[in-house]
Amino acid sequence: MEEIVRRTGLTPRAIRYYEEMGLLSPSGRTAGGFRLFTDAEIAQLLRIKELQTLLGFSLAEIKETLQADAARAEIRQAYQQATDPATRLGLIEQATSLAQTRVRIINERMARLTKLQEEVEQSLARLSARHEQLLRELAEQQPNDNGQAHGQVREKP
Amino acid sequence: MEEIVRRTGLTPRAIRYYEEMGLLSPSGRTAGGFRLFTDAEIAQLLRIKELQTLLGFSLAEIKETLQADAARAEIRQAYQQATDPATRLGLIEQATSLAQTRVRIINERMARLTKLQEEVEQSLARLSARHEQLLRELAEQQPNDNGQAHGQVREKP
DNA sequence: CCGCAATATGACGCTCACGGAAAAGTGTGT
DNA sequence: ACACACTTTTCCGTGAGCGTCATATTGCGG
Repeated sequence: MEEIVRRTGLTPRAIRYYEEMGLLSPSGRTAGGFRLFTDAEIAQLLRIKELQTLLGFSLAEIKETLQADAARAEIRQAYQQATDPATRLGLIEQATSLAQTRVRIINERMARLTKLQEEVEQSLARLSARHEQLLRELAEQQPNDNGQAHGQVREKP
Repeated sequence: MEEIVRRTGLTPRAIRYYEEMGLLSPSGRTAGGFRLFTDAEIAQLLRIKELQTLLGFSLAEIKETLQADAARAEIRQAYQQATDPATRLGLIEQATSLAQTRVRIINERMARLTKLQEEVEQSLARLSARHEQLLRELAEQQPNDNGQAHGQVREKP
């Protein structure tokens, strides 16, 4: 468990909570009842964290997403065993629908984030230009005070 | 107020809460005590919402961000009035530092979102390829059943 | 001036996502 | 076999972010 905490950055309490909320299928246990996590389950925990912090999903939304993933896995499974091309086609279309939903959410967020990003970077560019200009002004006005322009500006005492 | 609700998508309660938490400087009031919002304050409310849903900031973090913005505004103000290039330089550097912090956060999030996006879109591409292939297989196997491949696949009753 | 919807101010409640302590059991190096 | 740290379950607690009354004003058309 300690290793899981180290590898996921989650607390044991949070992990148990996720299991309680049905985000994890009840994990394997030792004879005594200690939880054992497979690599796949650790990956799933990381996925949960990612969806939480990166996309800002609630645990309920994450649960849906994970269930969609599971559905996708089942579809893949069914796809492997299906010999009928028509059935396979239906499965593919289901999977496509799921993926499209996800990509739509992501793109929406990306678009808005990009807008924000551009704003801030333009602001930075303007600041940088001003900075350069001021350095030139200083160089003109006080040709003796050169270099070391970075850091705090200190007033005379 | 109703107009504010309409324009921001926030509830009156939320707005009051933001004010209570110090995210808004106490707004102007009518003689009777009804709140009056300027366009700038409405913009700030929208900003709060954006930072919340898009970047997943807590109200505390949003407060910091807004204070940073205010600081930036003050810096601009001070910049206008400062005649000393050295002082101006210091102000510019402060503003730059604030903007850099923001851009770092945004870029980090963008990078991870982009990764997620690529994954899903590759998955979509594979699905699409499979879909095409299956359509070809069906065309070969049953040359009589053509067209209208989209929608649900129906089993024989 | 009246009536009535809109708003203000508490105060309490609620959901989400855990945190933390207690009591009991487990794994493990020596 | 022991010591001792690690886990488990249970249950209560917490903080954020509002929702929801209740009650009191306020604004405003008629």
